[in-house]
Amino acid sequence: MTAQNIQDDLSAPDTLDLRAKLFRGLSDPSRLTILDALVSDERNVQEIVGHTGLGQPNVSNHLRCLLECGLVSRRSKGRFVRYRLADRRVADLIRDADQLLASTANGVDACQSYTD
Amino acid sequence: MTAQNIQDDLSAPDTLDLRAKLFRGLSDPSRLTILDALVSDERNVQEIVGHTGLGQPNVSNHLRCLLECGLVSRRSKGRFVRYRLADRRVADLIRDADQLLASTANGVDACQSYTD
DNA sequence: CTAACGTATCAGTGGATAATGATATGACAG
DNA sequence: CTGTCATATCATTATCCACTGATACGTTAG
Repeated sequence: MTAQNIQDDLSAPDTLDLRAKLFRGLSDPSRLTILDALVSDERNVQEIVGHTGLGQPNVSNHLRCLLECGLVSRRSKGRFVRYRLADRRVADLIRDADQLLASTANGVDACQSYTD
Repeated sequence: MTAQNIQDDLSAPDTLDLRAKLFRGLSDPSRLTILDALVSDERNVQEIVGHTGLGQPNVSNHLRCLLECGLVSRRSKGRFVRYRLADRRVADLIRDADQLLASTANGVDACQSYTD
């Protein structure tokens, strides 16, 4: 096992699984729509529902996932619960992805592996 | 429609689906293992199989997805087919994710939404 | 030409999950 | 206290996808 073997660092099950989970959180159009709604403003669930056109239980479920994963944070305000991005880097990561897409969008679009 | 409203740019259905697809390509531990194997070197399928412990058809299938999505490129060399990352930014994106994980790993790890 | 090897494709299977409708929990108004 | 509203949870369903084994394709060696 030489140091140049990448597996030493990167193939540790924990790291790989964490990365997969993070990307998975970002791999759903519904969740990306929700995150987009939160990039500019803090919003409550109803606003997100109206903004995205998704069902309320569906939005709540996605928000729970995003909250558990630390991608969004929330605070109660009366009967409302207001959500916002937990970290600037969440938006940064999405923006970096967009930059990559600017080069490879053709390929990604043509990819037949996922029906989304 | 003010310029500061990010949704103007980002919520276009096409953009959302592309982003979801890109992240989806990165959301699988097997594909992340394959990409890790390709960060340092160009490798053929057998080497990747040996490196990852995945089955050969499984690797080929993932490579097809990654190739279609423009995340890896390939060139034939005799009977072998050598794969490499298509763009430096693929590795960059993964590294950015790791930086975010350094802050939110606890949350991601605790996220119960995905059983991976 | 034929055998051996590397890679890609195909069909089948099991497990995971996104969406929905119904319902529970919790907070405020009157 | 009671009704109403905002949010969260539950159970169900339908779909999707990662993996496996068998096999096809293509190339090189002898």
